[in-house]
Amino acid sequence: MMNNKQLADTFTLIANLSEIKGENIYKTLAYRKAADSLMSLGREASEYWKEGKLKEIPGVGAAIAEKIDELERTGRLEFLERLKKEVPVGLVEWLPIPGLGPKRAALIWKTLNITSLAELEAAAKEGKLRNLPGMGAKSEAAILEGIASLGRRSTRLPLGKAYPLAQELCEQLKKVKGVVDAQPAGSLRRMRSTVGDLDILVASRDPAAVMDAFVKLPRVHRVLGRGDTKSSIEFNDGMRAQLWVHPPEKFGTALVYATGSKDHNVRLREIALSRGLSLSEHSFLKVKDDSEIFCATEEEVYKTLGLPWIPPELREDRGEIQAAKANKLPRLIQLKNIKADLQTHSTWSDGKLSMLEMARAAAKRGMKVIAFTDHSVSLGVTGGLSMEDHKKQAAEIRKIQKQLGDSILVLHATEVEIKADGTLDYPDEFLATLDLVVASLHTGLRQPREKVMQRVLNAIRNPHVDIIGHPTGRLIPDREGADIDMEAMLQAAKESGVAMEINAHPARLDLDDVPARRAKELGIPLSINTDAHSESDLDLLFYGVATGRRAWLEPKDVINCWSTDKLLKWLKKRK
DNA sequence: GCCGTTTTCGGCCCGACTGTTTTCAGTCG
Repeated sequence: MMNNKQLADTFTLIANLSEIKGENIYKTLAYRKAADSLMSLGREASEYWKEGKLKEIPGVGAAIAEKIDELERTGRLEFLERLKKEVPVGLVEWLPIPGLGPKRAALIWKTLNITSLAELEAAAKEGKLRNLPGMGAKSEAAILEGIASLGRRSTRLPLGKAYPLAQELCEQLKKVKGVVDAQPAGSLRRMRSTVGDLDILVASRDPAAVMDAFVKLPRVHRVLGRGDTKSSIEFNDGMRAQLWVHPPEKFGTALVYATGSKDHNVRLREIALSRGLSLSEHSFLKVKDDSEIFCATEEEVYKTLGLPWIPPELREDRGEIQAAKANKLPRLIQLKNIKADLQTHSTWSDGKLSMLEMARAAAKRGMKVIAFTDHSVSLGVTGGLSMEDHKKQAAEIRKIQKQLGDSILVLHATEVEIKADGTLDYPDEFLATLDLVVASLHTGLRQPREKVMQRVLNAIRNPHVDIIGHPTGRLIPDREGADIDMEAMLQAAKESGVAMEINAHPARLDLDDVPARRAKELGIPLSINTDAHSESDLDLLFYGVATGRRAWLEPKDVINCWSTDKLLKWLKKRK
């Protein structure tokens, strides 16, 4: 059995090899499309396969369905094995090198008869590339530089790192003379949990001045390209940023273009064409008479297409265009809708502030309810609480509640450890005495799927557990989550009525958008919490909200948006 | 290879930038 990631990787490999082979470009695109589609699918493709419904997956037709079938049945794919014999698989390692695409890879491979990254580097150093047709000394140097940068570059950047950086870049660019506006775009504006590079859009009538400032930013390692309206740079740490500059009257079309996603933009352009318009980052061009329509705002762009404005978090071609056409876009949750923080830590375990300080900080940020979910006893490194400690904590909560008055309601809760043996860290009789129970995995994350699933299902089915905290345990970018059968986990959650968390910490964002959307589809309540260990952690809530927005969540889907009454009733009913 | 409120065949988004060229191919997003 193969999971969606493995299938997507397989089709991406086919796409890359086909492209080097020189196969019809639309075939290549079809494989890439199928790979993307599999990655944004809420359920495992293997489920569709069992039901004989593979072709219901967008981008999967007869040919790709057959290939998935063969992979599911035999674990291998004859088509891919043959392809690998035609095109050496080592060549795909060349493709991430900037300026080296499939055509040149094929040219170098066939003329010089080399297939590995090491051989490519050697050939470039020996000056063997500059004499190939269409290439010269500059291309050769660019390839060498590109190989060197592969080591420097991390893969994708966590949103939590990229977001503040992009804000900072925009602030610097706004100081440049003539700049009217500077906004982050790309996957960062769509708030993906990781981003490939930073995309910045600037409105100005003096693009040259902005370009000058951009390429001279601190820590710039090299300039990858510089034109009249577009430039890109690489920083010392390998991170890349690109900049577009457009005059204010074109800012709307330019922002839509720069925000993407690519697939979303393709859809918009198709709609434009069906209305006799050609859409680019500059304008709508009337096909009939070549006259132009300019849009200073995104709203005007979508309006011209007969659509309501679509929030950036939805722009992934996952049904948002159809929903917009039918006027059925979700009324997405907003930061201000969140009234309760149901996972926080205090000095009772590994938090930095006392409960009183944390509660006041949360109240200051508009929270009406805060739950202290200090760690349970077995998580020793965090100073986990014994049941005896909990009695003292309960007394302390009664005390601070008096001081806090009705500014914020404090819940006595726990983040109880789902231990490696599958049991919870406290007995049921004790859990029953708490206001709220979050159960989480922190240890034994590398256990085999069967074992880890047995643990998680045990926690989900425990009637005292209200929320499953950061369900996969992943840490961005260093640690993959546990080997969870997501569909089985969500089905169990649906049965037990437990809420699934979207942990707002940018190193977690767990659940991520795709499984969270599937949870909503199944009617499972979601809970967006900061997991704050300090006051500043409380300000990370918007990352969780953004992930929820990417999952199409509305206030009714998220227990943190409910009125205090409704939340307390829900908790009581679960006892 | 996928897909269809014109289509089951014939399309499939659009432009910027670079390096190598004398008008364009390759790459990228």
